[in-house]
Amino acid sequence: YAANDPRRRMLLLSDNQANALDAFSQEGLSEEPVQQEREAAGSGGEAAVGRRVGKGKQLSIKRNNRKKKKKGEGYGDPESGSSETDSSGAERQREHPFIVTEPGELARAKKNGLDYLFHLYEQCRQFLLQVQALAKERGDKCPTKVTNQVFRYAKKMGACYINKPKMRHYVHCYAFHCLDEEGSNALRRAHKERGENVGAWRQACYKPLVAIAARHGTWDIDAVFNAHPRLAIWYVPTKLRQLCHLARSNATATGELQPPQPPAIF
Amino acid sequence: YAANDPRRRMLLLSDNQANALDAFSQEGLSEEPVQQEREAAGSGGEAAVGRRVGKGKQLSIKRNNRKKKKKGEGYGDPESGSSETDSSGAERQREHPFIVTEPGELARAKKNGLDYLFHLYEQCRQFLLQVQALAKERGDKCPTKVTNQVFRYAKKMGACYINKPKMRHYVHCYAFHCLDEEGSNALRRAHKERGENVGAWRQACYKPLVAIAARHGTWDIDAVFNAHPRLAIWYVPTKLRQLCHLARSNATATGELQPPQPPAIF
DNA sequence: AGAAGGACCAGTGGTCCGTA
DNA sequence: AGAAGGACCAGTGGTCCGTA
Repeated sequence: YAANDPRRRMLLLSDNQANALDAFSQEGLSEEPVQQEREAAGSGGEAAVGRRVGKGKQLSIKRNNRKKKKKGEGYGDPESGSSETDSSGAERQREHPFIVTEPGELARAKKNGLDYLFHLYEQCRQFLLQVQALAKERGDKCPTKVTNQVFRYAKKMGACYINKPKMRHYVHCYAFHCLDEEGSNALRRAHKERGENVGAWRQACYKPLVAIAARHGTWDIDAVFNAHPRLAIWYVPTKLRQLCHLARSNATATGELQPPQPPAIF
Repeated sequence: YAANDPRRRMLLLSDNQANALDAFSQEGLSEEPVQQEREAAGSGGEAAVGRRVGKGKQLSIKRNNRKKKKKGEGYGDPESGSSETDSSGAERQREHPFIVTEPGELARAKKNGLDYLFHLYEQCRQFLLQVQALAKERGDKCPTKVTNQVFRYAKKMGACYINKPKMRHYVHCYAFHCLDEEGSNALRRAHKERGENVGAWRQACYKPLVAIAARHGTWDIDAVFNAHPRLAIWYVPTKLRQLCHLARSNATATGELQPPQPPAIF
């Protein structure tokens, strides 16, 4: 159980090397006999700030035959408390969900804190640096961002708790942390106090970033990211870019031109 | 015929707007009933400087059912001299092949010169700038390189003579032209004098580029490209990168460390 | 209900090879 | 034989949605 505790991993980066047995079986793709048409209503998800979903193309939904199940390893009750010893070919446990913690606070059992979340971004950066060094040594093309290749490398190095959807999901939170640590800390404390969940905190991270982009010049969030060495390696999330664009449109329509805001806490 | 003359196009950039009717019919991909295995012998092509072809993967060749034919528009003799008037839905004429010309020299009929080739790179740059401006205005992700998107845009703007394989094929020749115009000019004159074909000239463009990369520091051709504003928008060709890597390996094995070469003509 | 992440998909970089 | 470029393919960026 101890070896599976993220807070231990956070301090002992070296036991990443441990279990590097992630050889995903390449299951052949099944056929697509049925195609359901649908009006491009968009499921309202993350990417919809009010623009076209799916790049304006037809979007003939063929998202049907996802994976159904795979469990079937036996193992009895999956909720059986502390049996996470990972003694043999067991199901990989899902990571504990994040909760809003204030800076320095350890999350209670079965939860992960936000310091740990941000630490994952630092780890990804380290993996990128290693991939870059390797690429240069071998004369290969050298990635400048955290790409699929880097995620694959992280997995190979045993960092199975790092994955693309998760890292992409919280990039802008990490960005806020990098660009205005004071503000980020304040937001965390405020949300913890109010008992908000992670999703609410995550949503709240957008607004101050838009403000930073506005202050930076012409709401160019890409420029903001690129100007910061630890941020430049991350792709700007679509929604954040859209929000900045929207804010600029509104501001220029109103006649505002870079209002000289003070570096507010929030 | 005049409107189809590349040398006229070179001067009249504005008639690109002319024929913007390239709506490629999306033919469905055919099935793949047969799969032939083959040992990964690699066809010796461009990318083989002595390393793995196809990223070391299995490379189970399924390159069979390419397009077979499509002509069938009627039209009689396709070689019928000067009937390029493009009077109706005719087959798009292939561009004339390049020949080695010296700087300023116009190619003879049915050929294109190297000044025209380099001009195509400038045109692509202009198209990229337009795509970038558009992306910024719309709040979209902004490309920093000449991507598929840019090639598509070029085609949409009527520049049907621009295509990705061609541009990628000669990038390093353009790079030499950008980085050492004197040297590039000298090479062109030499090759024209000797009556070499385009392929030979193209091959000869690699060596001086490797020398430039060596002089630049640590044979880092990516750094060389990125340091030049007109070059930074082009992907470094795989073969050139491999040649630079090879040269570095040889040099460090021999004990050479950045020999202070003079800026030789070639 | 809230959240983690396997798996999917449209469009990319790269270039082969059927064509002229 | 030499060359132009349509078409292909493995692996990408992006994120949905079945799962826990």
